[in-house]
Amino acid sequence: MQNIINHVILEEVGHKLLDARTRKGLSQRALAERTGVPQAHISKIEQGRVDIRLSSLVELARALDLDVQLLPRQALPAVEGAVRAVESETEDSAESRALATLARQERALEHIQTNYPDLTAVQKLLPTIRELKLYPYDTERLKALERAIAPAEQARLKLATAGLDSTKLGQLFERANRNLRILRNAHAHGPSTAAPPSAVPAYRLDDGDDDD
Amino acid sequence: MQNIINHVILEEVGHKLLDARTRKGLSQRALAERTGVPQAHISKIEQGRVDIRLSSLVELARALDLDVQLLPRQALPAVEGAVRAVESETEDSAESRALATLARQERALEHIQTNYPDLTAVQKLLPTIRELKLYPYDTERLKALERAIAPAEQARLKLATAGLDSTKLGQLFERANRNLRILRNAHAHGPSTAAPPSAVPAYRLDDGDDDD
DNA sequence: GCATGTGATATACAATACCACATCAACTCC
DNA sequence: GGAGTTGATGTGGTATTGTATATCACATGC
Repeated sequence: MQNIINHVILEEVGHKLLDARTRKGLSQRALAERTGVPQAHISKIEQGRVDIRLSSLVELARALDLDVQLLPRQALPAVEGAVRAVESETEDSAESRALATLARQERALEHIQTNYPDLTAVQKLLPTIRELKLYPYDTERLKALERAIAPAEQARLKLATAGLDSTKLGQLFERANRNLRILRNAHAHGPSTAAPPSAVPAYRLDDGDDDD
Repeated sequence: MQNIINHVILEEVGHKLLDARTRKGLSQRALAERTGVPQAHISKIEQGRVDIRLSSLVELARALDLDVQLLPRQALPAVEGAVRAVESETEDSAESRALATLARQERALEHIQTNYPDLTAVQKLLPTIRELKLYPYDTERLKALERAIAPAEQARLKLATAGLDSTKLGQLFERANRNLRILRNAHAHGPSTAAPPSAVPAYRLDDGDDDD
């Protein structure tokens, strides 16, 4: 933490972690639960205010599907190319990934519907999901979809491990439904103008009107 | 440092640093001088006994021509491939790299010869260097050459920055000469059996006979 | 209005990295 | 045998992380 160079590096790492976390639709507290690292500390790390220890970095990285690597400087350009290639490769299959996400969620919802028959949120969300399977997806729209569907994904994942009370469940699905209807309207209105996502937490996405 | 997984990672990182250091023919004290990290601490780091901080890791990595990267897990196989590709690419040019190293050393020795005319070590080393330029080099032999010539490289680099007394200089060149003559004999005897280097410090390389 | 979730921030305390310095055994070279 | 190098280890002290906990401002939902 002494010199400036390190400070820059720490900020860079913090920003990468922040980016990866928001991409997964996790709050600092949610990540704290998974990793055991206190939320307050995550805040400091993401701001680059602490000279993080390797074990903490690895722990956070693992939870965010990242990996810490020690690579020869000589290979850095090639490595960057490889990373870009993988990312663009997934870009090519944005369509299939979007459909996979939607199908996964659909299955989960159908399963939940049998266990919680009186959950109206599921009955409202399912048609939205099915309609969204009909639209095309590029990278931007895939990102928007992932952000919008994040609450439902959270519910799905939490349901797989720990229990979750039905009211909480309903809230998450309702939020996802609101988000997804905005997306659907965007699909219907301007086929080429996907709403810019602009990294914001999930709870901020639902500030729109719904001309159903 | 709490759990076992981290301990494994720390050991892995330590081993990588150790490997990179020995490849460059540096002692822990030499690396300590360059980085400002105490030798005792480097020892602990290489053994994986400390949960190193990111700034320390970056500092050591920089001195060893390494770089710390935070990469998506998804891209890891491609990254490994890229690193291997770069390394094998340099493998293709092992010949030219070996010749470049030898030529660099030859120029330095000629320059030193004018400044220190009574340094017999240089007069003995120069012919060996020139003879070694006549042999073919693959990756293994390049590595062996780099290890063997390390003392002379150290002398060359130190001479460029700080001064170095001539006796010290002579010792380094003598050691390099001994190492290189072993190499030359290996070239002459078995054209395809390069002696396995097996990461050992430079001062351990010269345990052979010299049928000059 | 009130409860809840978000991230940022502050404090006290325990754990430990890190530093400076010294020492040590093993080894090589003279 | 003696000198020098290398890496490992120890001790004392300092600096900082990391933990636990609480709080704040803001936005959202009921």
